[in-house]
Amino acid sequence: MAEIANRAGVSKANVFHHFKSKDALYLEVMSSACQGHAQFTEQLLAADLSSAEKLRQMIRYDFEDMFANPQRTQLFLREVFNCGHGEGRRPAEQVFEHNFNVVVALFKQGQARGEFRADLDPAVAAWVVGSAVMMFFQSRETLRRIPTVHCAECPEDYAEKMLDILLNGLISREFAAAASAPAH
Amino acid sequence: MAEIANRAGVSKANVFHHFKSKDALYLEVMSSACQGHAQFTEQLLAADLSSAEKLRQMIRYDFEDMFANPQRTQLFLREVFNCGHGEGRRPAEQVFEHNFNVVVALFKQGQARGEFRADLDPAVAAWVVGSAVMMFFQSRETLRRIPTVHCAECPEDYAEKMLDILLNGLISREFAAAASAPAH
DNA sequence: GTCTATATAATGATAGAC
DNA sequence: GTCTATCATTATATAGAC
Repeated sequence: MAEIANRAGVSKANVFHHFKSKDALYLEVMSSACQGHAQFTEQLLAADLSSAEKLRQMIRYDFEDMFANPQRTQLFLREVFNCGHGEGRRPAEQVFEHNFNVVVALFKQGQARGEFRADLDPAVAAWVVGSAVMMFFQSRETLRRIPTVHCAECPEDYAEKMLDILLNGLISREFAAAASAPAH
Repeated sequence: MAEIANRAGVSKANVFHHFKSKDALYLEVMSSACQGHAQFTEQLLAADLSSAEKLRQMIRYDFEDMFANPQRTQLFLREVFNCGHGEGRRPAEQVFEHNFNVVVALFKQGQARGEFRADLDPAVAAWVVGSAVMMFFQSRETLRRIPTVHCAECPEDYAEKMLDILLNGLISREFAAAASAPAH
């Protein structure tokens, strides 16, 4: 609270005048941090694009948004994933649930169009995509220090490669073809 | 420190007798939490299995290990991903880097054998797999509260579906075939 | 709304007896 | 090794004047 007051250029008592407790201030910050979060994805659902392209644009947008507001993003992720204080968690979880459901809808749409595999669980797909996006943000600093990793510097590069893996899989087509037709 | 002393059934002063400072205690806890972490993966590299099966076993082992030691895992993830205190971070990052490199090696091996796509970046592949595994642990509580998600209850179920997406991709084979041969 | 001054509690840590 | 007692510091919060 002392640091907040200092940076704001006011006295500590003044901060307590405007926010009755530390928790109240925190809740206010969380709520406001969750405001601008991603109406983009919804309009994407109605766009005239292939499902794969929609997914690509969604991921690109998420990366841009996250890196444009790193502090907000870190606060958000911490609150949602680290069992935050009962109060501040609610607004963050509402945003999370809403965004998650939009991604699930995107996958269902892709399945209905025959573009995505009919046999996959859309919730799992959304979860995996979300993981790859959010974990990149969360683990970038750590991976930056690992010498064998080069793509930590460039989110766009990572995004493309990651999307390629998710869309087309890890297994080589030739190998898969040979395995499914061993008599050949 | 007061709570630690209470739960241990000793006085606060006694805790300070055994660990000269709070930071020293924390570092000890982190180091010990990082001990048992995954020699399993290394022996997997030398096993006589397909690369996909190795990946499956690695993921299954990670899930078991994480859920068998939830507190250790949470501590570890927090330290690695949330810009922890300079000191406690080092042991966690060493474990992380080591494990990461083993997974990268697994992917390189799979590529050398022609089982995994030659054109994928093994570091990105390892990152995506790690994300899907660790994020499941971190976000399970949150996703549990989303009504549309069913697989949060069963890690094994999620692991299989997630692995299937990573190995075979999201795009339906028929659609991909049609797209690559539009004249057909 | 803003300040100074102050109350009250918790926290990290030490002193010294047993 | 363990305890009680204590200290210095910091944190959350309030009182009351301007």
